[in-house]
Amino acid sequence: MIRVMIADDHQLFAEGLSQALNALPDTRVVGVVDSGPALEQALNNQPAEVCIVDIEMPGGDGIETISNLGMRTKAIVVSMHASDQQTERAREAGAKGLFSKGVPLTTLAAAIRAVAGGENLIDLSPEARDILLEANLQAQLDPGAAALTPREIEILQLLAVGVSATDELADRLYISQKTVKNHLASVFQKLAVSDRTQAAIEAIRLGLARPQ
Amino acid sequence: MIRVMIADDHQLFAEGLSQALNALPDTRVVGVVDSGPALEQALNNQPAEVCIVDIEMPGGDGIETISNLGMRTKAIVVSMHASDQQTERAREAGAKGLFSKGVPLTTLAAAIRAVAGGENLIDLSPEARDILLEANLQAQLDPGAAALTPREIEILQLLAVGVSATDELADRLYISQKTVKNHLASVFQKLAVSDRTQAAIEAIRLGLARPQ
DNA sequence: AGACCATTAGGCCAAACGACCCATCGAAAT
DNA sequence: ATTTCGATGGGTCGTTTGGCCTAATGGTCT
Repeated sequence: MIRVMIADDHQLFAEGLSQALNALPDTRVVGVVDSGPALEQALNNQPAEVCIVDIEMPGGDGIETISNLGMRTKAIVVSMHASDQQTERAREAGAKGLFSKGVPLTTLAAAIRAVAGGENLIDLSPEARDILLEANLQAQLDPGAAALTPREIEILQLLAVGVSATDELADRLYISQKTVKNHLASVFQKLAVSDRTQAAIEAIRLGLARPQ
Repeated sequence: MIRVMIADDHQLFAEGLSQALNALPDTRVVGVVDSGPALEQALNNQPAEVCIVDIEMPGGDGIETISNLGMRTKAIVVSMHASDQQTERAREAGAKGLFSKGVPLTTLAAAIRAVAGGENLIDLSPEARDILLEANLQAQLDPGAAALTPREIEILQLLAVGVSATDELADRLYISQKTVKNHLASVFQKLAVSDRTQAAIEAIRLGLARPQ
């Protein structure tokens, strides 16, 4: 789970991005602030691996804030209109990446994973950067979730959309109720939960529920 | 449920806003496009009560698109830096509201509700507008959810974060297990579900789970 | 004052659930 | 070839759950 802090004075953008990142299974937004100083303060109270910083913010832009972050938190700069000058300034301040707000969410998410993994995107050629991002498109699921078998994932997907009764699950999967209970038992163990309600919640959190 | 279409060439913003609005219980984003013409086309295939249009988009700005919408769909304009000139142009084109991207999500959500309800925010004085928005801050919950009592909502909130066992719920709420089961029974009836797993899923969908 | 409702709590009971055993089959890995 | 593992199924047992009914209390609204 990558902890992310967002600094952007456009609340609509910040809150929306926060929601979107929280919907991913491997990122969690731990704070949203609207200025550079507020970001520094927030990071003192609540550590985060990566912060997303708008380059254009009132009261001193984000660049000097990034310079002050040091090693604690990697910074990815987002900008309304990315330019070469901005990239240069961001690089000097120590930012690990710079993206226009016009990129898809998947790209930013990939960048967050890459940067959290120690990569520095800002020094790469566009081609090398794109290859690296491509490799990080897939969310890194929790260890527990990764160990789930295909059949167990099927059961979780049904659970997460409200198919909770044993007999219904058995009907949907064309297996006996006993087999459903066996699968559920091993799901409970792998996810460290104790009943199907908690399993359903975990499934939703892991992004296993396909949106209706 | 208010169907919303988003037109904005900044994908990060559009996707984030989409997620955020979908997380609200009474709005549903039915389409995201990145240009004015694409918006007109999308609305032909998929009706929506309200559309959110960025005023600054490449390939002809959003203003003329709004003029073409007619009565079908109410438009709310969002802008990076709201100005009086932009407001005037948006009004002439028939937009029902204009907001800076710096406003909180709750404000935009309130505006969507007001506009969907037939209000025209753009002709109002700032004071009158704020009063109207204030009145629309609360999401209009589903009929079933609206009838939930405070105690029932408390139970649902706990359910949605994984407190699913009767004895745990009783401990957390300082009531007997019997009372917990009574509350659950009436929750099941009001939400038209049959067990706590489905109730938890519904609670999450209704936005009753406070994010941790 | 009376009506209504949220909150609390109890009893009863059938059904469902979860925990703990075990067994078979086939595919994949070694 | 042997092992491993996923998927399938079975049995048993104690616990939990959900349905249904009743009832006391305290607040609010009319």
